[in-house]
Amino acid sequence: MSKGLPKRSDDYSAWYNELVKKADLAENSAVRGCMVIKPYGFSIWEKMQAELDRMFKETGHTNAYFPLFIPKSYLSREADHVEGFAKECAVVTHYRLKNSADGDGVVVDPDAKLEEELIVRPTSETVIWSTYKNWIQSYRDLPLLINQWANVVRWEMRTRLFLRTAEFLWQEGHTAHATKQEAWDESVQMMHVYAEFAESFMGVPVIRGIKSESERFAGAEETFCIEALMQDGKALQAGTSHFLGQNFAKAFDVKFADKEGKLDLVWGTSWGVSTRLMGALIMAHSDDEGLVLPPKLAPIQVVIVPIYRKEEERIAVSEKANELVKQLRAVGLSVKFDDRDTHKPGWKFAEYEMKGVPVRLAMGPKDLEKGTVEVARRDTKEKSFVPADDALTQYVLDLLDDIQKNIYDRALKHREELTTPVDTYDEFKRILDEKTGFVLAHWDGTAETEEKIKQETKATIRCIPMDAPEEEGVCIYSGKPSTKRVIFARAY
RNA sequence: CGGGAUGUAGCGCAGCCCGGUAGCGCGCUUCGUUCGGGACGAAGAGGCCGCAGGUUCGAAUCCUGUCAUCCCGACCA
Repeated sequence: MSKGLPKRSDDYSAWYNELVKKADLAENSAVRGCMVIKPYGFSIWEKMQAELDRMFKETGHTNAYFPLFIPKSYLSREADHVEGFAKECAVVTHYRLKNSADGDGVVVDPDAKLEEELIVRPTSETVIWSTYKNWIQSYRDLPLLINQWANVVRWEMRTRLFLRTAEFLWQEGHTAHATKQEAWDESVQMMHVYAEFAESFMGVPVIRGIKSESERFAGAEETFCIEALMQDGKALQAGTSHFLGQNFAKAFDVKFADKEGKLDLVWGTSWGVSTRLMGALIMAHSDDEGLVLPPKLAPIQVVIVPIYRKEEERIAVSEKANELVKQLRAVGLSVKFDDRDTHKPGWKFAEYEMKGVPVRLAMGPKDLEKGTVEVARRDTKEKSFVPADDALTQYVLDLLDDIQKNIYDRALKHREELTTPVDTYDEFKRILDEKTGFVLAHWDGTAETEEKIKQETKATIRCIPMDAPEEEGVCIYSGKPSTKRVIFARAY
């Protein structure tokens, strides 16, 4: 591993790209736009998955799996939906290869053309609703609360590791309900689940809100979202939850008999978060020395680095270190004792800082003498010497809690500093250019105004916050009356 | 699909104008000294110079074509 990252202040985007590679999270693959998620990066994703999965199950959902391929005709059943995705779909046209005539490799066998092309899923509403049609007959079959963990493909022109890749991993929840209210409540609930996850586990504060019509999911009647602000002042959509109304039920003819025996269309929702969360996690907390991970998602929470010169010292230090490992693991902490003799302590310090390990314990001969250990926290880089006794476990547990809280507080403070209400279009443009961040402004509610602003400033409406107070005002662009402020920002 | 650039060792690059032994840094291997913040010395290994044609006694270098990648624009979780 070569040393050093570009500085965030010099080139934020280069910093991000290098960090992802140097922290061993992911790299570009042979296939354009697709990434290889490396073991360390995948461990973080697995931690996210485990917690989200637990939250989904706690709210009554169960996992299932639907196919990767979608018959082309399904996609066109819902007009808005196909409109939204058609431009970025990978299409399977053939099912066989054969040896090429010149004996040099293989070619697509033209005789093996599919009668109906298959689309690699960009999302699964269509296959799932075509299946739900068979599963739902009666109100007794509802609600149907299903989630799937899967990969999806959206053929993006420009990609960035984790933030936008042609293939990505996600979960997609798809639920069906007897009443509009129940489906609506479900989609709101899942937005809150996502927000809770982002804030409590990722340590990323988010705004809960509703998307404007033009930012809404194709095929949804309402899209709820959580929006986060990155260190560079750009917004990142971290999760979405859609109230689908009866749109997909209509398209796939999914009806149920209610208690009176009357047939009615079911109400639906869908909701998802993706490996993009990894991007949010990286950009929210990390610094010029590398990744900063929240303890609750760190694959390694505590690393122990031994320091020694002579073999006797190595043995003595290792013995004590192994005791600490046992002691810390006994309370469920994920601990790594890095006893590799091939790297020096200083090298290891730099490496674990790059990888964002929240707590580092360093122990050498001097510590053995004094009965101490050097404790370094990744978030503030503070170091202290602490007695290496039974009380160390509680000390580390408290420290991890403190780190979790501190990085959240820091991110929240940053967002608050970069959230600016404005009342004129000139001020709006000035803030976007000079200060960046979330800009709170009155908007007349029309797609035309939103589009004009987007074209002129590259800022989009991130969301209409759920808790936006009613406030009389005029649209910064058109001057028409408005009742609440919405959040504008330049976004990833 | 428009505009710009780049393909040379695992990675990052120089060499190309002006054709003549393929080089530097990092990493890698071995040995020794080191080890409390990315150690130092010595000795090594590693290349169809993106690919295909052409010019030439001779091409990484000049010409033609081609492929790929990256950056900037339109689209997006």
